[in-house]
Amino acid sequence: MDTETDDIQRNRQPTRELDPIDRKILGVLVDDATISYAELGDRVGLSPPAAHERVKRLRRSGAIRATSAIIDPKAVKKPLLAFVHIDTRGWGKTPELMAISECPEVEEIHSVAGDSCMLLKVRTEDTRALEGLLSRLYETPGVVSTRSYVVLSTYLERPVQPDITAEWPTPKHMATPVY
Amino acid sequence: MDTETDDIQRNRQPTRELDPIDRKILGVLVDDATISYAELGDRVGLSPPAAHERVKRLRRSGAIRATSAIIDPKAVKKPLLAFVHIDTRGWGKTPELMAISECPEVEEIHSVAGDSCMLLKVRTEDTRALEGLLSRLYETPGVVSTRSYVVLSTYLERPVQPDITAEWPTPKHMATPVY
DNA sequence: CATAATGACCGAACTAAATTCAGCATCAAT
DNA sequence: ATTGATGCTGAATTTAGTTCGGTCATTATG
Repeated sequence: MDTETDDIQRNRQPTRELDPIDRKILGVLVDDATISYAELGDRVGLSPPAAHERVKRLRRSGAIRATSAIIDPKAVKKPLLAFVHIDTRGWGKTPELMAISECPEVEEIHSVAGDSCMLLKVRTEDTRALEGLLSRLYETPGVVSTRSYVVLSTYLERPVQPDITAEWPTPKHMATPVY
Repeated sequence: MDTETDDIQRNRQPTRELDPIDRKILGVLVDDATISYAELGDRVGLSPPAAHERVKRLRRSGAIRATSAIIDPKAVKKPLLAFVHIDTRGWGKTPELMAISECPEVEEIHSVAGDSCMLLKVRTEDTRALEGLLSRLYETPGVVSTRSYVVLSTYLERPVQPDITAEWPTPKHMATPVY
């Protein structure tokens, strides 16, 4: 019987802290996940197997959720991007509303604090398709009103970055918070 | 001299229409770009080299912009997601404002129609870091005011999907548009 | 109508990368 | 000091990526 003895740590989620090399690896793979482990190892200062082991661990832990192709919206006939704010009667997150996740046009659904209940990011072929989506929203029980912000130009759009700004410049006039 | 004779079609951008197999390939690779070409070929009904050739073409044409690792925001200490609407004096897209793209917290910058000029998607460690980012925004010349929508829960968040909703159900009470 | 040219595909052969493994170094806990 | 666990390296092996010659279907051309 050759049962693995390290099953416990293989499936553990307890996201053990990422060290600087892990961050580097994430940074590289966010930019381009098609490179070889040899190349990756070179860039972060590890041998190919070591780099590979790190990446496997990052996948297992869930730090790397997926590796996916980033598609050009124009190439798939979706040049129109819009953010739709939805005001609902009662709590917004109903199964009826969630059903729109089936639409491949809908990329994000969030519930937000502020004067809106739900916030959608949608990408459509044209204004007609956006109208179609909005009409479907209005047919959904509980939807009171929507406000759409149609994107004119996108200046930056990128995946989650592994880096964090170390320190924010505190303006002089700003009081020091207790917490 | 062994100059390639098909340089013209090799570097052409003229995004020739995607056929159904291309769409299938995109769909598969958006879900998981780590599979082998053998596997990809199986799923779309092609041999490994044929699938590979398709993917290379999709990359060359720009339909596949990149292949990247999707990181879990929590794993990199960025549990707080917010959309920041910025009202500016004059035209919003100034070099000063664009400078915030350097912040790894900022994932998207759009100019939008509607009552806001610019729209940001930002992901920070906590409300403190968000405040730091906002304070930096207010230091930026031309920024008049901001409204932040802090995300409470994210129900859907995915990359650009290759599919398109074929037909939107037109409500009966809706007049038929001329265009 | 025949025929050349093109584009896309397949299978086989080859090259390169992924993956496994044994051995070693480091560190923490006993 | 000794044990155990972890993470690394370099070499060996397996698997996948890539190239290539040939075929077929489609379209343009004589």
